[in-house]
Amino acid sequence: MGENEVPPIIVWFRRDLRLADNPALTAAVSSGRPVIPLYILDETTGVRRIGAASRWWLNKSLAALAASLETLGSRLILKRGVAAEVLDRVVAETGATGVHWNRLYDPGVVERDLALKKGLRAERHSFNAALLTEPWEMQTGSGKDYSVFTPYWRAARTRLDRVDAAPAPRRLVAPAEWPDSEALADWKLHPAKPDWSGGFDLWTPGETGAQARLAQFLDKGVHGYAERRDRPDLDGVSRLSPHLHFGEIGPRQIWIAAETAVATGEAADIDVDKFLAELGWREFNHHVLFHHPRIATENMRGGFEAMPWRKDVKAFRAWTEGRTGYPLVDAGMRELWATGYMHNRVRMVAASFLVKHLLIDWREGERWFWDTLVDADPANNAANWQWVAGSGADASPWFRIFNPTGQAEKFDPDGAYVRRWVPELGTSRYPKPIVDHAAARARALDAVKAGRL
DNA sequence: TGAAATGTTGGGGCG
DNA sequence: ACGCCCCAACATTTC
Repeated sequence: MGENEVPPIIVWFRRDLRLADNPALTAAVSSGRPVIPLYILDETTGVRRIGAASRWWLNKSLAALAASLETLGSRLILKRGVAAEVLDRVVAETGATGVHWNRLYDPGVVERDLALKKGLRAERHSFNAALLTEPWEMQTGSGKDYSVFTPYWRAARTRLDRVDAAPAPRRLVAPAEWPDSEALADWKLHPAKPDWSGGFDLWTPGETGAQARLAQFLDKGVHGYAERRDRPDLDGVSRLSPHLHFGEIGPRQIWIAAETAVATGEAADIDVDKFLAELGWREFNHHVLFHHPRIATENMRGGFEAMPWRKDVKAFRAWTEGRTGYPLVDAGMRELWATGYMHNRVRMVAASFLVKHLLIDWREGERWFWDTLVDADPANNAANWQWVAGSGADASPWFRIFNPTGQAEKFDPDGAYVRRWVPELGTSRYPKPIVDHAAARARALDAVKAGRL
């Protein structure tokens, strides 16, 4: 770096792979200084290794972000390694005097960022891009963190009468010299031998894809959402979850767009309220995980330690492969395998089946979802599994056991969803149920008595 | 963001 | 006309 050159600011992208509503980027750009966009693939101890489906997504999303940055006269620098060390090296190499990033809230990442903040030899600024309300901003009347969704969301909503989101910058000032970047292809995030991602082509990772998905949803999909959201046979949900996880779109942008749709009469109150409540569950999950980081791997309700979970490799395998003999469960698990996604209603049924019908520890299911979901998220995945298992704070009670057949009749009344994913249904090739529903239900209820929960 | 078991009610068939 | 029974349909309780 020459003597008269302005020192750049590093914008460290993490799960905020967007240019609009990105406070870390906006602040760096508005300083007028050169900006070095940086992404670090950090899979060191303490940070959970990204699952296979998410790697597929990340690969595309990084490519999209890099392309967008190039249209603004910039680049995306890619580095692998321990985040603190990589940042130190890039700071030293570029003479950067500042590092900006947007905060994350899951255990492992929180500790890493905290430690890294102390060591870094540049000014650092962190921002909120991921949440409407940060976990520490919300507390109950008695000054504690929330453990029940309804009062949490009621309180959170009242704080949100004014939500802002900055537009994408028009241009980024390039540094005098760019640091070296690794090649994205060398990270081998895309699956090979075999490439199982053929069914993933319904997705368009990246900020543009996320915006298109939101616009399409608010234009058509949200109409009737309150009813249609439970129907896996209809195109009734937003499918924004992977975009949200990677931060290709932020909750503030969704909030503003949804409220605007109501204000202009393009969407009904009841539908948008339901939709935003789903955003509320995401907020709530982050809130709970931040305040109780151990629930990523431990039962939130201690009594569940006594649960007599079964080790049943064959049954678990049948579940993962969609061979349980229960069409709705199998359809869901096959949809997941093929597309990296499963409809929310079906997730509840499939998860409930693993935990209650098969009596297999929710953590085994959580790990499978972590690997196979494109929207796998530390907060949502852990909290939702605990919700289904009944071990969470504001969870579904254990005795609430879905009847997979009844759920199919109710939410896939014509069988269209099930037939799409289980084409051999009705033939001799479709397996017999691996457990009898009534017997499995009785066993699950007994198990709780045994565990005295 | 259940399902099954159990309880209650009320209309209609029938002696 | 009346009581009795049956049994949906709905409501409540229990897991």
